[in-house]
Amino acid sequence: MLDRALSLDELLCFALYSANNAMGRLYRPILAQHGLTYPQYLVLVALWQRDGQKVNDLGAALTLESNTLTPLLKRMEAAELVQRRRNPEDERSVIVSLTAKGRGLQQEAAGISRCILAAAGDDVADLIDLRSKIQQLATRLNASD
Amino acid sequence: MLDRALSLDELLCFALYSANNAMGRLYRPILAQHGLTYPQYLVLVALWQRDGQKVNDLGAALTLESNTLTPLLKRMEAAELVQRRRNPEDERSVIVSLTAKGRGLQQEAAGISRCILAAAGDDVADLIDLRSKIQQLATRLNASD
DNA sequence: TGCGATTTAATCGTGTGCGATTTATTTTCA
DNA sequence: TGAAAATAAATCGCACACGATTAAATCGCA
Repeated sequence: MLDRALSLDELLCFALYSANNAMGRLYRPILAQHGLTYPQYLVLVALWQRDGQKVNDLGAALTLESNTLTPLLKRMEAAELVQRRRNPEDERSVIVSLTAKGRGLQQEAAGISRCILAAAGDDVADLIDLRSKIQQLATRLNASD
Repeated sequence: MLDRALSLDELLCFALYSANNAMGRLYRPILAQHGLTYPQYLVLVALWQRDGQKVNDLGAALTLESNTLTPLLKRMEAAELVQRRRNPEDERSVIVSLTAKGRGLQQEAAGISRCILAAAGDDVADLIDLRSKIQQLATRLNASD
């Protein structure tokens, strides 16, 4: 089979990389107003949904491991957004819980995703469909190891 | 308007973040065999397409700036993948060119994207459509600043 | 012509992601 | 029971991304 010269525009991986970077650039200044980074915001979303998760639970939700999460959570603890304490029932694990401040940000942050959606496009149904297709892609990619 | 509790699964940004991380995890071990990282691979793709680009040209292609590209290109230069030299016609700019080694990797790397596509899905037409929609999203996001 | 504005890379600091390893705790099963 | 296996987090090193700033070269225009 003849291989044409590869172009950036043809790479699905580059489309993802580029769109994700663009999303980050959009979120960064908004989140910075609340003293948050992008993955820190995602941790908060996960905890707003269910407070008091183990590091591994958060890792499963975000597809990250302790080598990424531990320092990130320590910074969030230093910023008084979360509390980290050993699980009394199994001292190997660490429970991450929201502080009042971390919980309080939920109200402040409520408008953020709306603001991002507005930048992403005007047809909400299209965006939901795209999100679903990207989720399926991520699932397939994660299954290939 | 009533705000429901936000869930990770509902966030387009998280779908992108997660899929991009998954793609990176898939590429990393393959690219590592060639001594490459993911963004380094993207720089090579851009140079295979057109050799001898200025740092700014690469930045425009990848949507990155010199604060990211300069150290990355220096590592690629140290790995003898590219050559960096000041543009004689305008000493402000730097021309990045492929070395023989960098050019040679094009053949070796030819199978990579096929290998990734296989992990991404079996319906090529679907993947091309998804890529196109993600590209459009990136374009819209980049336009909102 | 010359000097301020612009353009282009480079530099610096912070915060991820992740491979590889380590440490502490719990589980398993001989 | 008790030592090996398994599990959970932490640690370490490297390579991005990017905001902010700096330095050098070129441009523009009075």
